[in-house]
Amino acid sequence: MTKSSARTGGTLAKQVESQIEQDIVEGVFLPGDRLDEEELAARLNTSRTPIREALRTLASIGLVAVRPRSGATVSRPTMSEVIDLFEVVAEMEAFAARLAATRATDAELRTVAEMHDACEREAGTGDAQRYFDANGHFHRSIWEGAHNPMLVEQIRIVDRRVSPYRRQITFHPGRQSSSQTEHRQIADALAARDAEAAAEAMRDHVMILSDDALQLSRHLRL
Amino acid sequence: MTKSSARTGGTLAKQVESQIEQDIVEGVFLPGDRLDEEELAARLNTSRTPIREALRTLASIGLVAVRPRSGATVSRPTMSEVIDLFEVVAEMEAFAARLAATRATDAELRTVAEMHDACEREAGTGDAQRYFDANGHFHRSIWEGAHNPMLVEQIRIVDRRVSPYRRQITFHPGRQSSSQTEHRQIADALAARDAEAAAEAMRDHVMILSDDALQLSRHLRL
DNA sequence: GTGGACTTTCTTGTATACAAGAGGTGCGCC
DNA sequence: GGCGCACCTCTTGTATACAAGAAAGTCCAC
Repeated sequence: MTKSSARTGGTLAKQVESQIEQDIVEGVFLPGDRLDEEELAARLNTSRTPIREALRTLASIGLVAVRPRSGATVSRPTMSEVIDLFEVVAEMEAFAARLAATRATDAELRTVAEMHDACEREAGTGDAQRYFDANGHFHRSIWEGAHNPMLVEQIRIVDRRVSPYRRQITFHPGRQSSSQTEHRQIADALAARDAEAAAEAMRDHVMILSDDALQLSRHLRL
Repeated sequence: MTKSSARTGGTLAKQVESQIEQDIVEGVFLPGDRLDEEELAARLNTSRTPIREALRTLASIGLVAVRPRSGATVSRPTMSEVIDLFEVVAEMEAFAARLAATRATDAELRTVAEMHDACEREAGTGDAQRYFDANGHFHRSIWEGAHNPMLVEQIRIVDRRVSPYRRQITFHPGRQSSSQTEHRQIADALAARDAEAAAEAMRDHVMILSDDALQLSRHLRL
């Protein structure tokens, strides 16, 4: 395991899993890419065993597709499936926002506000990667405010699957500013502890993202 | 693989996975039970390799808990986690009901009605296992009506995790009749294609189930 | 030249061998 | 007699060897 950002803890299989997952979510591996076991084993300095366990695990959360005796690929959902996934994310995040509006501590709401400010700062710089990360932190701070770890776990699973598509749209110029308007509505509703408004704003935000991502995908023939 | 209801298709690992999953969901293995790799391998007539892959996969969807170098157990969520899981199921199923109210075909709604009738028939017989199954079919018919396979996939994941607790309450006398009242509200709202009422009724239904299951669990010192 | 079947190769699926940590047991010491 | 330490065993984690199916390339026939 000489690779760059390899986690050093736990079992090899877990490290491998984290590494591959990161590579998928961050767009190093693209949807449809073949994931050859021996190649990965060589690259990560291990045998096929931990690789296989990692691939199976990633398959079960939908990040990887394995066809028996035909190998694994980064899963490439159909456009219809991406639409469905965004719809699920939208609803779950809306639910998280609704819960956060009533359950989050004042300190947690302050954190949400801070994350929102951080987004605003990054939106100006034009550094898409940093904005993408700040955006992630904003959303996650809301999830945490929902005080439901199981919900967070489920959102993470679905969110990772649409991550490549979210990323794509974030890097599209012009999207950041409109995204910020929507973020503000969410942040304001949460600050006012208006559960329905927060849920509605969050759902709209994710659905708009979805529409844009799909339009872009269609345009790019992805 | 001489075991009774072993699926015969696909790879060994997949068959093993199905078998263990079934045993967990159906209550053959109880939360907290140790899952010894060699023991399972012997019982299912295979080597440890497919067993390990199956356990890892089941761990990633939360049915099994693996502590590094300490083995796997059927995951036993804390009471707080069970509450959270039920909350997630309630929201997702409510969403499914909302979608089904507008998207389901007339034929699909008829199927929902039929499943409801089947529940009513089974409710009288006192055969808890059959009622449990009929209840499952009723819910799944609604999921299908939502026309969102990704949502169904996610619901299944969470639903399986609370399955032992749902089962417990279903087998409790008296619960079936009140459950039927709630089912009727859901079915009626769907028949009327009233999205909000359907969502609300479904959410209430699952939350009542949750409360009862927890009260029972607490009572039984589970 | 093209279609199809065969063969060959390459990858995955499974079994087994080996390494290494966790947990229990027994002994000695206090 | 109780506590602690060391050892030993047993299970898991990893590597490798072997089996078997899938895919691609080739050769032959038409």
